[in-house]
Amino acid sequence: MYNFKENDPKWQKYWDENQTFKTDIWDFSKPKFYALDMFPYPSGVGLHAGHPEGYTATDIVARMKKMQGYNVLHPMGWDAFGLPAEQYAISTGNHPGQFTLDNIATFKKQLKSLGFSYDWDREVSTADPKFYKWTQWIFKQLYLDGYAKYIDMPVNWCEELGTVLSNDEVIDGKSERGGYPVVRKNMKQWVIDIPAYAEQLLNGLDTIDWPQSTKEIQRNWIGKSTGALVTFQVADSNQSFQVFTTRCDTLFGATYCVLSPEHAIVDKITTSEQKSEVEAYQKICATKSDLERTELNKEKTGVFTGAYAINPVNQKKIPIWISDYVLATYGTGAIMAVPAHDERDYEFAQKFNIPIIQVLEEETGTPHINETYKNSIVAILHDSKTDRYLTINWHENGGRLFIGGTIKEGETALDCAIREITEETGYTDFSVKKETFKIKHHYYAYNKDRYFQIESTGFLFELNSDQKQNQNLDLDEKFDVEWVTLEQAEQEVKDALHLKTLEYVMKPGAMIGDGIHVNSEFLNGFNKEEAIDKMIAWLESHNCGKKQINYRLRDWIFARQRYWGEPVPIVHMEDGTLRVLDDDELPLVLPKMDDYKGKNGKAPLENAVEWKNVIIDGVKGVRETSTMPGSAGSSWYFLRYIDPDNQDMIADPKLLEHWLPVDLYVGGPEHAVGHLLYSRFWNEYLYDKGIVPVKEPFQKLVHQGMILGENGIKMGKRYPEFVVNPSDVVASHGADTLRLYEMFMGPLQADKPWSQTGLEGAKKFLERVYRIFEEGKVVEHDTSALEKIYHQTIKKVTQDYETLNFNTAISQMMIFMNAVYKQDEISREYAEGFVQVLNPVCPHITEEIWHTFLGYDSSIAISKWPTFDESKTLEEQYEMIVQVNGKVRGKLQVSTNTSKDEMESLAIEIPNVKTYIEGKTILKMITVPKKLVNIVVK
RNA sequence: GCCUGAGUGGCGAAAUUGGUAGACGCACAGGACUUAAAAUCCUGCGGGAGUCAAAUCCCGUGCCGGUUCAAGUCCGGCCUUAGGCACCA
Repeated sequence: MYNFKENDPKWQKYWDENQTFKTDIWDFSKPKFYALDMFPYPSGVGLHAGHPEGYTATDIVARMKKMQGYNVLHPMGWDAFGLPAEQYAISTGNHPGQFTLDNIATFKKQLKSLGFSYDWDREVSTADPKFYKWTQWIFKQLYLDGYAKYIDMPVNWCEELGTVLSNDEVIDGKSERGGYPVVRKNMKQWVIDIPAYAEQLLNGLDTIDWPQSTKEIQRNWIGKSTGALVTFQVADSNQSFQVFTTRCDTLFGATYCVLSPEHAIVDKITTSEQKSEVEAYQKICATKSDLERTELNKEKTGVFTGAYAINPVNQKKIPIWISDYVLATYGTGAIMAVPAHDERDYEFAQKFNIPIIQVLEEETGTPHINETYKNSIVAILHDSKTDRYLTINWHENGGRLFIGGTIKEGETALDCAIREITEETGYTDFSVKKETFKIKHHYYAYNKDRYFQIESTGFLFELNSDQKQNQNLDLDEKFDVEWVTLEQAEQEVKDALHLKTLEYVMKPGAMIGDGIHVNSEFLNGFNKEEAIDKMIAWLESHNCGKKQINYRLRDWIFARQRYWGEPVPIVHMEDGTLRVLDDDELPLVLPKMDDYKGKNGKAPLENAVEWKNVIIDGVKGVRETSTMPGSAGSSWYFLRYIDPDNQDMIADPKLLEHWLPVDLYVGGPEHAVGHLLYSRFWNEYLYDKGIVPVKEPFQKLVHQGMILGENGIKMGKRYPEFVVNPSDVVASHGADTLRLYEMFMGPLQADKPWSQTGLEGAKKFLERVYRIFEEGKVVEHDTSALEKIYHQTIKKVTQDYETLNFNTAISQMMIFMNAVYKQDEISREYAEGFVQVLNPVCPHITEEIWHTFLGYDSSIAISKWPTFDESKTLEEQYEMIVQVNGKVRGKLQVSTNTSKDEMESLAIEIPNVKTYIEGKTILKMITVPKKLVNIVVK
C-alpha cells in the first residue's frame, strides 16, 4: 500500500533541498525548452479544480524534456494586481498588498503540494516594485514613441467600480467583474495605440501554432476591412466630411448620408430650423448606456440636420442625417447610406421616407448573344382568406408559373401587372401590396424562336373579392388557373425568374445578394469586384476618395481610477506639459494610504496629497493618479522569468536571445482577446525596438478545457455540493492520483465532468503499479514476453506526451500494466523504463519506487529518458480482414510479410468467405498490405 | 443573424493517409480467494436474431442525401450544443 501522505511531502522537500528543478539559465550547451503556464491571479479562495489540469500538462512536458536532456525553463508567478484585492481592502481596511501576499503564500503552498517542477527562484509578482519598475519602463518607451497617449475620448465608464474599462472588460454592456452597468463618457484618458499594430498582429497569427478558434477570435477582434474613403462636400457650404465604405461601387445608390451624433461637423452644418431637434437627439444619445444602445437596436432613430451633401459621382444633393446607428468610434464616424443594398440603411430609409435607388440587379437564366430586350412583370396574387397564391399551370408546356407579361409602350409596370392578372385569370378586385427590386432574366422563347433579355419587376397583390370578368386570352394560351399553397408554389414553380420573384416578395428588406450594376453610369454591367476597382480609380482621379483599410480594433484604454495597480510614471506639470519620469526615478512606488476608496469618480491616489504633488526643476506638478490596468504586468511577465533579478534592464539580451520564444504556453481560452492580444502587441513592439528577439512570444498555445462538476455543469456558487477543491483531493487521494486522473479524463482541450469513481480508478491503477514492486515481481532476468509491448509503450507514451495526448498515453501505460500482471513478472530494465515514463504524470510515487525498490540515490527527475527500439515494436503477425463487398466475412492470423498474392489466395479459401463468393463472379480484389482483402463480387 | 468548434455504448472516451467502430478506464454481471465482507485477481460486457454453447447473420458513430470496393473519417443540405462577434458601414 503506497503511503502518499508520507511520501508526497517527503519528495517535495527533497526536490526543494536538492534544487532538483533549478534552471541553470546560462547553460547554453543543451537545447532549451520554455514551458509556461498562465500565471494565476492569487484570489482569496485558492486553487480550483481547473488549475492543476493545465499546470500538470506543462509539468509533464517540462519533466519529460528535462529527462530528454533539454535545459528546461518552467517558472511560476503571480498576476497580483487587480480589483478583488482592492475591494477586499476597502471593505476591511487592510492593505491590499498584505492581502495579496497572504493569498500568494496559500497558492504557493497548494502548488507545491501538487509537486510541480517549478524553479521557484524565478518567481515574479506583478505587484512587486522590482517587477513593476519595468512595466513602468515599457510604458515610458511607449509614451516616448508616441504609442501611449493622453487624449480626450469616449470611454467605458463603470460608476459602480468607479473606473474606466477597456473593451475586453465590458461584456454585453456590463463590467466583466461584477456585472455592473457601463456607460459611455468622454474623459481625458491614457490610451495605447494598439491599432497601429493591427496589421502586424493579424499577420503574425499565420506564423504561430495556436488553436484555430483563438486565432479566429483575434482576427475578428482586429476586424480588418478593406474599402474606400469618400469625401462629400456639404452643399452651400465650405464644409466637407469623409465616409468609410466597403462598397464604394454602390455610390450611385447613395441617397443620404448619416453622421454619428458625436461627429464634430454636426454643429457646423445643422441649419437653424433643425438645431433644437438635433441638439435634443445628441443629448439623448450621450446619456444612453452601451446596454441601452444595443437594446434599442430594434428601431432606428435619427434626425435630419437640414444640410445636404453632394454625391461626388453625380452631383446630386442628398440629405445629411444623424443617427446612433452610426458609431463615432468606427471608420470616420460617418457613412453614405445605400438603402437598396444595406439592411440598416433600408430600414432607416423606410422609416423616414428617403428614396431608395437600386444599383445592383440579380441575374437569372443564361445570357445569349442577339438577345431582344423587354421590360416585364411577374405578379403574385395572394388570397388571405384561404392563404393561397394564384398560379397558372401550363402543364407540360411550361409548368406552373405566376402571372407574367410584357410591359407595353406607355404603360407602367404596375398597370401592366394589373392588366395581365385580369386578362389571364379574370380577377378584377385586388390591391397592390408590394413592388420589388428588378431582376434581369435571360430566356429563350420556343414559340418565337428568339432569345430575350428582360428586366422584370415583381409585385405582390392581395385579393379583395372573387369578383371576375371573362379572361382575355390568345388562342395559344392553354393553361389552368389554380390557387396553391406557398409550399406547393415553392416546390412546383421551377422558373428561375418566378422563383426569385417569390423570394423577393416573401423576404422584405434590402437586396443584399450579389448582382451586376445598373443605374450607375460607368459601372453599368460590371460585377462587384470590377466595379469597386473602377470606382476607386475614378475617386482617386477626381480627388475625392481613395482606397482605405479600417480596423475594428480600438485604442487600449490604459488607465484605471483605482489604487491597486502600477502607478503611471507621468507628472502633469503646472504649465500644461507632461513629464515622464527619468529611469532612475523608477519604480514609482504606490504610496501607503488610509483609505483606498476614491471619491466622486476621482482616483484613490488623488487623496495621496504628499505623493502626488511634486516640484520638478522649480515647476509644480501633479502625478498621474490613474493606475495601469491588470493586463499591463501580464503583457510581459514571461520575459522577466528569464532574468527576474536584473536591475538594469528587462532581461539580459543574450538570455532573451537564447530562451525565447516560449515553446509551450497553456492556459484558459478566456484570455483570447485580452492578455493574449496585449502580450503579443507588447512583444512585437519590443521586438521592433530591438529588445526582444522574436516577433511572436508564444510559439505553441493550448487551452485546457474546463473541469465541470459531477452534474456536468460549471463548478461554482450555484451548485456548491459539486465543487471539487484540489487541496481536498490531494489530502484524500494524494497529488499523483489527482494529476493522473485529470490527465486521464479526456483530451486536455475538452470540457470534462468530474467523476469521483473515475478518481478512484486512477488511484487503483497507481496501487496496481506499486504492488508490482512491493510484491517483488521485478526479476533480474529478461522478460522477453514483454519486449514488444514495452517498446510499444515507451514509443506511444513519448509521442503522446509530445503532442499533449495524455489520456491515450496513460491508457497505453495501463495496457502495459495489464500485460505485466498477466506475465506476473517484469525485468528490472522494463520496470525502470516504465517508472520513468510514468514519472512526469506521477512524480511522487515514481520517485519513491526509484529510490526504495530500484535502489537509486539520485532523483528520477534527472535520469535519462528511456528509449525504444522501433524494430522491437513491430508485430510479426496480424489479423488479416477479409471483406466481401465491403462487409467483414472472415479474419485470419497471418505473418506480416505475407505477399499480396498470398493474402488473396488465403482470403478466398476461408470457409465463410467461400459461401459468399460461391457462384458469383469476382470483379476485383482490393488488397491493402498488412490490413485487409476486399473481394468485390457480382 | 454572422464566425469557430463539437455531436460515437449506461458513463468518461479511443480509432495514421478513408480500411475490423467502441482501445483504456468507470459502472454493471459472473467466478476465484475469505467463516463473511472489503480489498485483490480472473472472465464477460453496443443493440437485436440465433444456439446447450458456438458458428453465423442483421442494425449501429446527431439527421437526410452523395462519392467510393470501403465513410465515424471526404462532399452537399439540415438539427442540436458550446464558445466568440453582434447596428463595424
